[in-house]
Amino acid sequence: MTVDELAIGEVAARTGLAVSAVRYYESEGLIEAYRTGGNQRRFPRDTLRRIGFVRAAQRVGLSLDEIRDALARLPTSRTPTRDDWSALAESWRPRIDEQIERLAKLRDDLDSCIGCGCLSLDTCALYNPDDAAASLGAGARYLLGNRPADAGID
Amino acid sequence: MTVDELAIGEVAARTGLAVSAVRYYESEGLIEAYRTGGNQRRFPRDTLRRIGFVRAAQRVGLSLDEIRDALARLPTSRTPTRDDWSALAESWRPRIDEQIERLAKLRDDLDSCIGCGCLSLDTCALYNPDDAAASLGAGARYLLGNRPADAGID
DNA sequence: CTAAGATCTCAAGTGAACTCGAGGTCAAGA
DNA sequence: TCTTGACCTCGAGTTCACTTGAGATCTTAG
Repeated sequence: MTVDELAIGEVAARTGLAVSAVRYYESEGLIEAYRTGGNQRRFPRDTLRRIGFVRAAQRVGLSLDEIRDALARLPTSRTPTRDDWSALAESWRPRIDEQIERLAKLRDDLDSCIGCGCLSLDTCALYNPDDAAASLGAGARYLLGNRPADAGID
Repeated sequence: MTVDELAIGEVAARTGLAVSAVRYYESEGLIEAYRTGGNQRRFPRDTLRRIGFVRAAQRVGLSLDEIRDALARLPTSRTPTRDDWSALAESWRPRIDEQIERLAKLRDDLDSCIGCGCLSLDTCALYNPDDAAASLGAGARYLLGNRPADAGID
């Protein structure tokens, strides 16, 4: 096995992912592999970078779907350059800012609630967030700010 | 039906929850109901406040398990006062601060990565977060910072 | 009294991001 | 050659926070 092809265990070891996760990423189209004669996966070296990007993007709060879309914008004709990756990552900026703002507002609301002792449910900003978002349908909803709206209470 | 007992639809309407969610909260021990002769749920008025607390706590990132534990610390002998609720909510402070810090660090890492054009994977702080956390076992893991650690990447 | 709407239970489904297990194959060192 | 460890597929399981549906019962306005 040359330095340019990595077996799945190696990819796993070097990225910190579980082997099962690497297979999952491949099945989701986030990375690609070719096969040996014995049907084993061999990953191009650039896979490590792609996975690194995926993990970083997840930290920003992107779903794998979104990440796949982002990766699809990389040039396919040539090997992506540093600048290509940077451009992608740069688009996260506003997203992070937004998340921080949301949390800061939450903290402010909390401060004023504690300070004034209100927690009165009808006026409390903490209990009645205005960053309304319609229901997201079935299933769990997780990331901060992705939760369904609370209506007025009491 | 007096003003002191609310049917499930009313609780749902006034909290913004779906009726199914109210049942779910009851099944999870977050709220309690007594039953009419016809086996229908009737909720004490204070349920609205409890649900308000639950929703607020969720916004801070607590799981329903954690919220149940928090609610269990409310006095049971007397009706919880404003101060009781405030004390609970105040414990969220550090949690929010921590989340903001984590995001701020992410943003800083991003800034320096873009600035220096590194994204070199072996040194990049963005791709190699140091806020390691061991695997969380099976199932989805969501909230920012609850993700499994990345190991060093190339 | 009756029809319509609210509510009941219980099991199963949802979505995301994976993991686990069984049963079998491949590759590399001794 | 043999054996051990890495790898394969495919289906099912996991977590969380719910929703959906079916089939039955309750409540209440008219």
